[in-house]
Amino acid sequence: MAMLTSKGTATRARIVEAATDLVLARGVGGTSLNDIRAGTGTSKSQLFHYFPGGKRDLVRALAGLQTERVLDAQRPFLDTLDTWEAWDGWRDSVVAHYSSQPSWGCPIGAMTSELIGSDPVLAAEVAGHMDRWRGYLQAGLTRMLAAGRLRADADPETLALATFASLQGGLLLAQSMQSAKPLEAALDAALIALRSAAQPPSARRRAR
Amino acid sequence: MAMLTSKGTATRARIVEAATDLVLARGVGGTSLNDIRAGTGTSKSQLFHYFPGGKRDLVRALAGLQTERVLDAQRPFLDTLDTWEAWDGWRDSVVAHYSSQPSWGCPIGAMTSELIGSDPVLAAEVAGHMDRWRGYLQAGLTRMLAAGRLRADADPETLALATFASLQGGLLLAQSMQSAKPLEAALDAALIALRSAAQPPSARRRAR
DNA sequence: GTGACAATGGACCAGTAGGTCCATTCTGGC
DNA sequence: GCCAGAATGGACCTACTGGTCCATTGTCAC
Repeated sequence: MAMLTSKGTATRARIVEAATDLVLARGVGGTSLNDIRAGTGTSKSQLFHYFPGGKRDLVRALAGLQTERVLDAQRPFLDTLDTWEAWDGWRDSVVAHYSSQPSWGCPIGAMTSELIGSDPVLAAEVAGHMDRWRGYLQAGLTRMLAAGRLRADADPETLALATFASLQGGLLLAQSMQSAKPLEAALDAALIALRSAAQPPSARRRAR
Repeated sequence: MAMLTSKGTATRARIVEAATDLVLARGVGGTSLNDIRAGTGTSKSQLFHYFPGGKRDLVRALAGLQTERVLDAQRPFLDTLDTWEAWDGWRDSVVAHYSSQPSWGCPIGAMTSELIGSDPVLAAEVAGHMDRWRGYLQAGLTRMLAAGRLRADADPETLALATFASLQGGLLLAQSMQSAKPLEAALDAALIALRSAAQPPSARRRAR
């Protein structure tokens, strides 16, 4: 990789940020390099100067940026999902973050789904970010299990998977319905399901 | 619309079916008319002969077909979600349907999300199919409320929204992880949350 | 059989996509 | 101030997109 001057890093950052917003709003396929060029006031050569791999590189970079943004918005709860209070706070921070976004939509989830058909390799990379996100939930649940706050037979992986699915589905519906309600309903239901795996076996779990 | 001979209707059906499979696997943007032409052994002119509106018309048609397929796979449970047994059967039929599909992925949900950036009008039409699907869940819950199987303060709309979100999110994750587990976990959790709105708030939960 | 019209094949077109290239202008260490 | 190399502008290229058009072949009611 060639050296970058301070001006260079600034330009690169500007490109990634503008590209992130564009792609989040219109999808990968719906955003052309020309759109990005126009949206950043740069030239075509700069795009390839900073992202030699072209669009793929750009998408890779913006997926990373977006993931950090989303993850940061969930802190500090995301790192301390050891209590039910933390889960409630987490729920609220997720809703607040997405509600503050200009346009609805699930960046990571939708992007993965879109890429999976045209570029499975890149899709897998983006999916990795989702795995990381889900990992935080699972880590919290694992700690709760160890602390005896979950029933001994509860499976953190399955619980995290279900919770994360609710989140992604809620975002998907929020996008198509242009409302926060689906996300809120989905997360609330997910937390109810989660709590049903809490220590005192009040709610019974459906076994298959 | 011009008249169609029996041969014509057969060709048209063949196009829609092949296009459905292609688009489901690779997305709308990832599937060109040429792919469809090749996949059906037809010529370009036939595509526009049977779908004068071009790709939009085709997508419209295949979204409808796919919706019918998915809905049919959930019957008879989908129409009779009046009991918890029916909900369990519904869950199983959904899992069975998607497990039998060649490739994972949420046709309707992902398609809506993809289209929303490039063709909001078409996206809204496709989203209508999702609303219809969700409507069946809500209708069942409404009947359960009326029959006293849900707590009086339960809101069928919110419950249906959350359940549907779990379903869509489960499908999304199933697609990116190439596994049925996320879907199963999501649906199981959704049913737990649903049952928590069952009639006796503090009394013993009814056995399955 | 024949004629009107559906069904089909495939050349063709304009627009746009991602991507390359080279000439020019800036930056910063010396 | 100099100059290697970074930063930038933008013309240009090729591939492929959705879409048009017309000539040919097949179908079927009469």
